[in-house]
Formats: sequence, structure tokens, C-alpha cells
Amino acid sequence: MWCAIMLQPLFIELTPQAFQARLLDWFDRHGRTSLPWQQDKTPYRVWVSEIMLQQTQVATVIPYYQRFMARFPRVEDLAQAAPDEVLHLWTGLGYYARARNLHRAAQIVVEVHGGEFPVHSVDAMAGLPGIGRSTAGAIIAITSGRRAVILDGNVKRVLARLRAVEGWPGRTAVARELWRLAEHYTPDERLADYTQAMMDLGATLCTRGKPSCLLCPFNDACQAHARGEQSRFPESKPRKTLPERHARMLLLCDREGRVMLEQRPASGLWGGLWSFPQFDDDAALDDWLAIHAPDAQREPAWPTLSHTFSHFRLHIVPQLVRLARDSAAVTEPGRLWYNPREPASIGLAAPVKTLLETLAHSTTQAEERSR
DNA sequence: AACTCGGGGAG
DNA sequence: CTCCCAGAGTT
Repeated sequence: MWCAIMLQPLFIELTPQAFQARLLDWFDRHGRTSLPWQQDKTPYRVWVSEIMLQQTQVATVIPYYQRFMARFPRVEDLAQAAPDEVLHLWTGLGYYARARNLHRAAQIVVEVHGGEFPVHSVDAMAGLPGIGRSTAGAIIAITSGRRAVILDGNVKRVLARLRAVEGWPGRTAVARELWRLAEHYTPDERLADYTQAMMDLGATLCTRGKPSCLLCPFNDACQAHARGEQSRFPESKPRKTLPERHARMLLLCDREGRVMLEQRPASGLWGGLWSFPQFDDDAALDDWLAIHAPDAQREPAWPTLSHTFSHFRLHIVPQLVRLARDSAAVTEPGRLWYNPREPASIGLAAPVKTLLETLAHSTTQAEERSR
């Protein structure tokens, strides 16, 4: 009889106090302390890091963070910046709404809150553009030590495994359960260390693939580990096949080697970034050329450049066109003539940046050949 | 509740 | 190739 009971994986479910004690003990010995945003932990510096780190890995963020903080050391510097320069420093990071919201939030902090972040209130913090429930909690816990709860990807993974939470966290019911657990385990003291510890555990031991369970302080209490099903938690998003889209990009060059860019609408894909005129097909591009540059000369199309987004794949055919006369005809608001060899401080979509670099190269080589 | 919004690291 | 990362905003 007792045998049948013993065959069940029997857990002594850790109390929040026991969980916190083990976690903080592990953190004191193995936590990360050298990340750039862990030095001089002001709300501004932590905030910028938290926004950059949304859906973005630490290693990717570090160089962007260094450049950004060097240019905008204080929230006032960011508030006064030109939108184009903010987007320029964000070029390549993705999710450009983050940069636009960051800029707006900086202006609100300066103009409405007197330059101080409202770290006294999760609701006040979450009222700022780009700051949601989790990011608000992280900034408050890390910089003020007040009790605040976070639920980022690391915490989701740790808790989903510890308690074998079934289902994809994108589903409302699963997210609600994870928030409940996050609240359950959050302590009343050492909030900054606890918050950083949960993220460090998720980032260094309780990783998505091949977690280091042997080194984990919770390997005797983790329900996923007991089942040998670490990789099944948290459950992954149900995937659909990505839709395919096609586009032509017009690389319109003048005789000085400059190329025309247009600014994209402030909202939507690549919002506020500068890009090449984009067309659904060859005929649409021809129509545009007939109107704006009737005597321009098309060159053979470059090889297709494929770019994958979260929710579709874009196949880009770059079409180089050289203007026979000068560029005056197509100078309008929302357009600029860009010299690829003298990069300006503007935001560029990743494939656009790639194409501009290719263009700079080919132009340079053409000059060398002509000597 | 489902969809939109990027780019790259890691397997 | 696939998966998803210190998520938030919109529909």
C-alpha cells in the first residue's frame, strides 16, 4: 500500500519563503552583476534596458544599449532628441514602436512628472507608452525595492517548469495562472535581487533548450524535471506556415550616386523608418517611373532578397534605376536623397541598410574601375 | 482572444 | 530551416 503511494512523484511543494531563500542563495553566488544596466541602476537606465530587452536577447541588446546611453545619458537628453536620431540608434533592433514609445514616454516623464519616473505606482508606470505590467514591475522592483511582480519570458519558463503549467502562455488562462504563481512567489524584501535572480535563473540555467538542471537549486522541487519533461514546458505557440509576400524596391540613383528614400508612415511595419519606394509588382513600379522619371534607365534587377518577419516572409526584388538628368524632380516632403558613403542619422529597415551598403560598395568599385 | 510588430541568436 | 527571445498595443 505505501509502495503505491511512493511510486507517485511526491513533492513537498516549496513555500514562497523556502523558494525565495533558495533562489536568493543561488543568486548571491551565481547571479549576473556585470551587465551594463546593472551599473548605476537609475530608473532611466533600467527603463531603457527593459524596453530594449523586450523580445530581444541580452547579447543583442548590449551594443545598442551602450550607444544609446552614450548619446542620451539622461531622460532629458532623450526627450529633446529628434525622432529620426532615436530611430537611427534603434536601427536593427526591430519592433520600432518601442523606440517611438520610448521617445514619447521620455517627454511625458520630463513634462508631466518633472523628470522623475513614477516608481511609486505600477499603474502610473504602466500608463507610460511602451511600459506594460511586467516592465513596470521590473523597473519598480529593481530601482526602488518596492514589492512589484514581473512575468517576462524567463519567469514564465521557470514557473511553468517548476509547477508543470500546461498550455501555451499566450493563452489568457495560462497567462493568468502564471501571473498568479509569480505573485505567489514574490517576496516582501530584497525585491531587486529576487527580480534579477528570477531572470538570471531563466537566462543561465533554466534555458529553453538543454536546461542545466544538475546545477539548478530547484531540481528536487521542479515538477517538469521530475517528469523528465523540461523541454515540454512552457508549451510552444501553435505555428502556422508563414504567408509569402512579394515586393519591388526602387533604388533610384542620381548622377552623384545618391539614392532616394521615403519615410514610412509612423504606425505599422517599419513605422517611421526610411526605406526605398516599394511596389507590389513590376507594373506598379513602371507606372511610378513613367510619372516621376520618364527618361530614367532601368538596370537588370538584383537577386531577390528574402526577409522573414514574425508573421510573414517578404521577397524583395531590388530594382536599380539611374536618373539621366538630375534629381530635382522628385524632391518632396517625406523624401530625401541619401549618400550611401556618408550615412545620415536616420532609422533604416534592416534590408534597406543591407541594400545601401551593397550600393555603396558597387559605387565605390565603379569609381575605382574608372580610374 | 487573436493579431501585429523585427531582427538575430541558437539549435 | 525552426523556434523564440527581460512584451506591449491594437483590433
